[in-house]
Amino acid sequence: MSYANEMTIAAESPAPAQHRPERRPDLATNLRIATLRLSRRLRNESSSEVSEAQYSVLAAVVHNGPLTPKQLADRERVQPPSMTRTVAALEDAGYVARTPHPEDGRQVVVTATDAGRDLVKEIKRRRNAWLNKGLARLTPAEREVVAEAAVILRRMVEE
Amino acid sequence: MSYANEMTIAAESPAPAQHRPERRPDLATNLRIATLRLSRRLRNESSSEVSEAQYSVLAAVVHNGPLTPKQLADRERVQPPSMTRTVAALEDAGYVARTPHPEDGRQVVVTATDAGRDLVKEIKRRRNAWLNKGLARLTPAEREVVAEAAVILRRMVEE
DNA sequence: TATTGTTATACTCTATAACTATA
DNA sequence: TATAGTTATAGAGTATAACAATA
Repeated sequence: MSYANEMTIAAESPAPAQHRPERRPDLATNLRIATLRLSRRLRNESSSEVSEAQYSVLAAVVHNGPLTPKQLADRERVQPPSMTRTVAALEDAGYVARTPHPEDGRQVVVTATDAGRDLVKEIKRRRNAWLNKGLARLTPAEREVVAEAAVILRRMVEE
Repeated sequence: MSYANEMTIAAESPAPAQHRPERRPDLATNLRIATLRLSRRLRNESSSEVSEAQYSVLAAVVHNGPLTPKQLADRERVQPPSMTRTVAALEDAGYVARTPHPEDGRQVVVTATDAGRDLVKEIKRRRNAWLNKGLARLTPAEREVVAEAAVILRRMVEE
């Protein structure tokens, strides 16, 4: 997928001088375009052993400890049958293990295996490496601006 | 500056104090997390009449004028049969029109309809509005940092 | 022959509905 | 009855292979 052309038409072309005090396309437009492009590249060009849906679930289990399919479905905002399938795929691949819940016989506990933890680490390494290639082309001052913004944005989207 | 640091799992959580001089997770890690979360929210919470794949194709046609399915497939990095399907869905919905190429009988020209142009405009408006809700909670200084970073990042991922 | 586009078919991820087991 | 999870089935989006039309 390409999100190469998401800006408003006015913002897109250097534009017929409007009666606006700003020459720079507005913040939301720039941020929207930069974010969607960057995420697409991150997903596509740091390709991996598992799909994005599977990676997201695996990373949740690795970072937040054992979780039940119900908790994972809520967190990922998918329906339970979708999570059954995703967890089954991760289990088949050896990245998670499913065990009975110790107290509630209805529930299942999904735990990351060593292979699962290693894979998450490796995918993050790959993605950061890809990002760093682009960041290396910026000036130190630009990198500092981006670094500060990344902290602000990460806080802004915190769940 | 944290640019050169390697990301670790510890960098992701508040983390057991390590023997590291930096407290802030490195730039690539923050940027990766902020970008992936923000893009997921943008897609999910600014939902629309068309899928993301369809929107991307429609926006390309709206912004870059009539394009052939081949050009669209290359741009979106999908195979021709996938583009046939996406264009057919957009045509059925009335957002694009398919006409014969004036010079090359093998080709087809995909043009946006008025409804297609309106939809792109509306979806962009919705997404910017959603983003602005989050941005409104930042301080003016933070917004300025994010604004500068958005320009830098947009240039960094330019294709 | 090479290129553009389509049709046929299959796989993945998502969903809803219906079912089982347990609380 | 309510909850957790699964199975059955279907729709969208992707792919490869094979085909038709045109250059």
